[in-house]
Amino acid sequence: MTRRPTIIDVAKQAGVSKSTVARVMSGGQHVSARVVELVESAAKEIGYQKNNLAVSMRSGRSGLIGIVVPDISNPFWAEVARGAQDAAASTNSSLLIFSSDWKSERERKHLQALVNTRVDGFVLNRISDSSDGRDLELLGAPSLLLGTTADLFPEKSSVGSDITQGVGVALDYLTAHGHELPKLILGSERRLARAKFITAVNEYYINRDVDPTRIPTEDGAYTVDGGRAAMARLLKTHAGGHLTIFAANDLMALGAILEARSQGLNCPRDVSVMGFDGIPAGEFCDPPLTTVGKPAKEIGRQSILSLQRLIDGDAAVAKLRLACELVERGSVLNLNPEIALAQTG
Amino acid sequence: MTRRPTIIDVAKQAGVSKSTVARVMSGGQHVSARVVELVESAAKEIGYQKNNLAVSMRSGRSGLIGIVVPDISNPFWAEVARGAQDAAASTNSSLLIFSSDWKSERERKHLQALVNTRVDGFVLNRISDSSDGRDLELLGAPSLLLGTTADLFPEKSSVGSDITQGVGVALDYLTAHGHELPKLILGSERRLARAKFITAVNEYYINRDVDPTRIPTEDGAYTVDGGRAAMARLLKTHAGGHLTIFAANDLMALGAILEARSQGLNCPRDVSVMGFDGIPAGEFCDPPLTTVGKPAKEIGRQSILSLQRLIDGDAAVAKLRLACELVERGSVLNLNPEIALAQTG
DNA sequence: GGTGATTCTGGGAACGTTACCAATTTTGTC
DNA sequence: GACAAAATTGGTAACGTTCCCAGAATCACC
Repeated sequence: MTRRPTIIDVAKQAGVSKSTVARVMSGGQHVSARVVELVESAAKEIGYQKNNLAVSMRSGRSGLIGIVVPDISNPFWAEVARGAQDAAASTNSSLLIFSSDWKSERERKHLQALVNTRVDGFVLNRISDSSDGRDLELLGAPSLLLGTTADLFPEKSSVGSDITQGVGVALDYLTAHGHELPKLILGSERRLARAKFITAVNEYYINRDVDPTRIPTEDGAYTVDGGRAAMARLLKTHAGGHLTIFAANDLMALGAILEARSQGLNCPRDVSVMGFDGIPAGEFCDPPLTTVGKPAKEIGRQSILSLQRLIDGDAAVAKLRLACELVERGSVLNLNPEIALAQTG
Repeated sequence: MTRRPTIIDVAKQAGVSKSTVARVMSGGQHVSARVVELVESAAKEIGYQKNNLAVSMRSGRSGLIGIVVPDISNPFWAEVARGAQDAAASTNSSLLIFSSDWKSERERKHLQALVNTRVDGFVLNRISDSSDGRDLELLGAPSLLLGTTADLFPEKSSVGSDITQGVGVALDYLTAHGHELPKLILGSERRLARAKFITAVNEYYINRDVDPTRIPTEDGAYTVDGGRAAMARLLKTHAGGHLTIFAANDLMALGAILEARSQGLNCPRDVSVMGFDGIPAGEFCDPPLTTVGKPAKEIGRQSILSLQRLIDGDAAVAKLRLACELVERGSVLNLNPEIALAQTG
């Protein structure tokens, strides 16, 4: 196996200096048309491929961007990654994707790897809520936060969905369809997202002069099984009548539906379930899940675009909160028959 | 903003030569314990971070591995990517993930980017079936193919699921539950996967002295809507009686279920649907989809491990075909009551 | 304490590119 | 055709690391 050709080889082949080849390869300012042609055909002939490692080394820019998400096989984060990737491609940079697996130890390790590869910047969904964010600055690369945890670090730019607005959309919908206070299925207590969610719900009702302290809540893991278990506990204490559930994520909502079904209850006839996320699986369950869709792809896209601005020296701190939208499917019953008639008429 | 510290800065700080610092940073052979301590504390003090760019440049190894999949937001490929990532992390390399979007133009562009970044090797699900595979060799980096298209390139190593075995598992199950020849919903004609799938089905029946030419098939896009449309066409010509569908992927299978439901048919009572892939969404639909699970994560893992061997100079061509397994849920009716009794008894 | 072996340390070259400066050629103008 | 200006070209020094070689220091052993 022979060594890969460099600009020096191209220069030799074309009978010019390596400076000239370099000029041709990077745009071709101040080179005669004859030489451009000469160099390009020489390069093609010996199969020259630009070495970005050397370019990065010299220029200090690697053209690499890092993104650390909790789990790339989680559909929400996969969608974020997809959006990030498209944005990165449009600015000619490549994306290094890492999964922290919700473990701050892994997060630390990945961040270290990113710094060592000299990424131009990185986007991060922070797991370790504890630290103060200054540790990120120490890494020496521009960074941007993803998601709710960003609120802990007021001095850092971030991109995420607007939880308050999203919760509002869901509760507006529930209210309009005749549902009083729903019961909540929340996620693990340790995550900040849980607090954000419940605060948004409380504020919503307080602003409407409803006392939210009566809302029963159940905590669970952010998984289908967590939702099942939480739902089972809620059903045990349920007095009867139509039960309305608002779950803090779609997987738990799906779990709630599955649990209800396995206890012989029909959704939406006996139980209404509102989700929160907008994962694709919600479309195929029975009934299809009515939920609040987060703009996952757009979050990914915007995070990279903002990061690029940061890299290019725009130091302004921006906290971008993208709007969620209601995805109306079939898991919430309309308890207002007259409105239903008005709507269908 | 000040320049990032280098080994030279560390050397100055510690009062030793840069060679010595380099030795300490890379393992510390042939250095006295006193100096190791000296250098390490100096490095910590000025916040030195190893620059992998320079290391790659010098050593010719970037520690970067590329993977090009059709779409990272597709759950199957997200899972493959996840496995690949875990394997990469375990060998201390970082993964560059790209989505080709089923477009060979994008594939070409991404491959170019990978070569330019000097990845140590890459893993690819080839979109352009047309070319002969020698173009990959020209890129100068070890590569490995993912999935069915790999069969077109006998001289290249590959990792994929065993379609023939997977189809066999599905048809064994259908046969055992009293289903005769199922109707097939296949994917887009242009993809090799379609041919592989139908060939496997044909072989299966020929080996069992059944004439497979009677099997009705419908082509569709590899999507839920594609499955819906194909199902609609199949239902139009369906004579009556229990209808058995075998779809070439889960999304189409879900589409088939949805279409059947919207036409007032009950699955599995009137219609049985067998999928092929094992995506998570299949678990939450109604009825949950019985399907053949591909070992997605393992495909990702093994592809990276094989690639590492290739990079390390093991030139042997290996075609790894990982076994699929049946995921029994609720979308296939048991048409053999006596067997059902025997099973439950 | 002298000899050879062993361990430790420093200096320089290299990896492939770009930026800068100087040298050369071409072009334009009177 | 002479001169200045502009365009084109070549040479050299970085970027931050590792590898190789040579010299210095330490050690073991007689």
